[in-house]
Amino acid sequence: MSEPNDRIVQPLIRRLKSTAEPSGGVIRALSDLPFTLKSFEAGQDILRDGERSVHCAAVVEGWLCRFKLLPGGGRQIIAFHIAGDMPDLQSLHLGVMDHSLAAVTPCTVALIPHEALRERTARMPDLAAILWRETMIDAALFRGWVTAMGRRSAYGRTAHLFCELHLRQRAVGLAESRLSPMPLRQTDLADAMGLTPVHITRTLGALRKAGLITLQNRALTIHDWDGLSEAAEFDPSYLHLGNAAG
Amino acid sequence: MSEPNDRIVQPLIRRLKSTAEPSGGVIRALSDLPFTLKSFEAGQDILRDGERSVHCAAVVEGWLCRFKLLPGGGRQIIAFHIAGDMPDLQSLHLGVMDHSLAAVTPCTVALIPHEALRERTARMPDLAAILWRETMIDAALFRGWVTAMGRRSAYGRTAHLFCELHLRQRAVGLAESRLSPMPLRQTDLADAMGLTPVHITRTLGALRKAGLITLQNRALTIHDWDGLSEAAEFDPSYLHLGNAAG
DNA sequence: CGTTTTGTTGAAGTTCCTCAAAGCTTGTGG
DNA sequence: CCACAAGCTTTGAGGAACTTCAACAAAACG
Repeated sequence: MSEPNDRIVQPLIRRLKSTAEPSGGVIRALSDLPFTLKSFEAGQDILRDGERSVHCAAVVEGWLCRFKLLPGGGRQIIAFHIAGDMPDLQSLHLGVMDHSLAAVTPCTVALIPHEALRERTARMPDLAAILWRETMIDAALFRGWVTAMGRRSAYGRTAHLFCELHLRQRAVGLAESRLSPMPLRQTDLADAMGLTPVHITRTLGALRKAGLITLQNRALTIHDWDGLSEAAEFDPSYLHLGNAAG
Repeated sequence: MSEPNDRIVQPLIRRLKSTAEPSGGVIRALSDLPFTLKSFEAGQDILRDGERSVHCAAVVEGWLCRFKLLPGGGRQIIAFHIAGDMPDLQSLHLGVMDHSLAAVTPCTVALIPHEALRERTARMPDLAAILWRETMIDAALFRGWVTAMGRRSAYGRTAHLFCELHLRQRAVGLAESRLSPMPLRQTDLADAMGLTPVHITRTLGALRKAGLITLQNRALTIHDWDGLSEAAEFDPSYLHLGNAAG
């Protein structure tokens, strides 16, 4: 169990264990998957809208985001991804990318050939089911974001994002109970929340003044989890984590 | 090929053919799926947030929507569904609903037991792949909605919704070239777009004045498709249709 | 240590919301 | 077929939330 690959595969396995109960066979199949490692610098594009991909990425380290660019120049970030996530798993069944994938921080990903995934999932329905489920959770997060964008104020929406990112990191052991990494620029937050950077500044100020959080040194400190989730009207069930305790 | 079941299964098969190329075996497997028919009145809840489902619905006739309710009383519609769609296919791998499903118009759905779907998809990787793909397209629509909510004005956002619903209906033969059913109340539109009904009235007025559309008698007439998709900054590729012509 | 990027603040403008009233449809019972 | 009720849509006026522009402050980087 501690081959050289371990450092690479462990985050993915932790992630799957946080939302489901992968059997020994599934874990073995995952560990045996071929991959090539690749690193990216902060800001670098990994996969662009319109491209066809021949592998799926599993995040080993760092943060990634997915986004869409509008003709008018707008950018909408639709998801953030951390170690253990597979940000473009959908490309296994959707030939063409309908959005882009980029590095938020310096990051390392394992690229797993579609061919290998297709072959294994065809032979192992259990493996297919757990990866399918993973893509469904991805979709569940989008539903949460649609709701946040449509029916929450800047204040509640931002609180909601922090709740989500904190719990997701906790679930895979990347955050402490009230402190989590948050290496996002205010322009990233703005593009994720459908706001302007200026308004993000003001909103973060309001959240700080309310005694809920502070955001500094690329880390989020949560001073009042209950207050934060109340402000966010946060219900963690959409994350589909086994144990969604704060 | 024209058994009594045909009326029920045809919409689903048309839908799958509009986005992929199901083999004869897959089509046969779909036609052999057990189901029970159920009808609902407009406004009726079909499946509620938090419930566990033991079947998946395939829409035979009518319109459905999925939505989330907020503690504060807000409602966010996250998707509309028409004949051929499987609005809760995700429940196959996500035990608990993270949103609700309701009838927008009087409608009929075929309820297919999870058990049957699980057994067939485990035996037929092709079937699994095509249904998996279907759930990925569902997710792609959510990405489109996140982007619309975050980075488009009320005007562009509403135009975008009409583009999407028109193309989706055309793809399965439910709309003519410039005319499609649109049985939505302004409160439905408002809850879908994250706006108020009052502002929907004004936005529809603006779209009408611009000569792009008219919405009456529960039908949408598109007077200027190019103008509408320009206003929407619409790019149909996210629908992942085989042929995305307007 | 200067340069570039990122974050903060203020003032003015726009978009969308709220409240409130009136007009229009749709459906129902007489 | 009409009368009435209920629900849906429209319109106006005033207000709140968020944006834009612009200047400045503070980090981060080489």
